[in-house]
Amino acid sequence: MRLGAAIGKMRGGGYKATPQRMAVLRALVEEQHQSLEEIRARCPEVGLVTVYRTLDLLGSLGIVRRLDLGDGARYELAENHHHHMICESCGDISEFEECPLDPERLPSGRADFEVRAHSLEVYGRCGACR
Amino acid sequence: MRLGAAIGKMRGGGYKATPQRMAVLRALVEEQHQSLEEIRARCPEVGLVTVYRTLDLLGSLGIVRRLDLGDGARYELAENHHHHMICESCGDISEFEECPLDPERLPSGRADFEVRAHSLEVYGRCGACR
DNA sequence: CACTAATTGAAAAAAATTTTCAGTTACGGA
DNA sequence: TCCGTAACTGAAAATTTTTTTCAATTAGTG
Ligand SMILES: [Mn+2]
Ligand SMILES: [Mn+2]
Ligand SMILES: [Zn+2]
Ligand SMILES: [Zn+2]
Repeated sequence: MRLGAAIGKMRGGGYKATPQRMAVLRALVEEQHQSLEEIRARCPEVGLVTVYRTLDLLGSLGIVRRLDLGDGARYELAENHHHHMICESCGDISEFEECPLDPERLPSGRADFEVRAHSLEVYGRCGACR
Repeated sequence: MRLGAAIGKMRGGGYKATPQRMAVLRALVEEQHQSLEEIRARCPEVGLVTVYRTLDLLGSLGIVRRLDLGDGARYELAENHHHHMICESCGDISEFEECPLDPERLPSGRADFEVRAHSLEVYGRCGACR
């Protein structure tokens, strides 16, 4: 279970698994790519500042990723492979699983850069908008 | 010449090629991934509000792209293929040319999504940081 | 159950971005 | 080349977003 792993990472780092943090985590599990206000709407009992701080903490633990694809900041559960399809017409963000990357052609050995994760954003028009 | 094309797009859209806009464009040509304040330092004669407005306009014309890779907003000249290498240790952002994507595996035909451009971010550690 | 470092949230502060509006200017047409 | 005008600019003010402060509270250890 996703939440269990997150609790483990928090405890391991000397952080408490408070009700507020759990509430924010649950909100993140419910849906990807939410804005701060959308997350907040899912846990109105948590103070604004605490939501900011929790997102920061989860970010530093590698649990959450902040992204900005044009319209303000959004948050999502982090994945090492992350592939987005973004409709430039309606703004819809969706994810797809199959990784279109050829590992051979990544800058692994080439430049001396150690690859840990990647995020691909494909821009275009979704079916509905065509 | 890059600036020539940009002027064409502005005129074509009914926008004026003002000295302020040209100054911002020149700043963008000088270096990729600059913050607003870095851009502003390169054209101090342009008012803050005008820089914001120019970046918006150039963005809507597809000339400039705004990105946020962790530390605040940054701006760059747009490319249909864009490949970033981001060091999670020192925060350095660099670009690489060779496209590691396999077009076959892009969600082109698969989902009915019409691909127009893409941006790949590879996260890891740069040579200097290892 | 007590202790304490970690956490919370309201208020205030700071930073980032947008709106307003009166004055200025680029540029197409005469 | 000169005019008319829609487009543009920038200072100030407003708004939005994010961070800091600090006194009160609490999770988790022993
Ligand atoms: Mn995602
Ligand atoms: Mn770039
Ligand atoms: Zn769409
Ligand atoms: Zn580095």
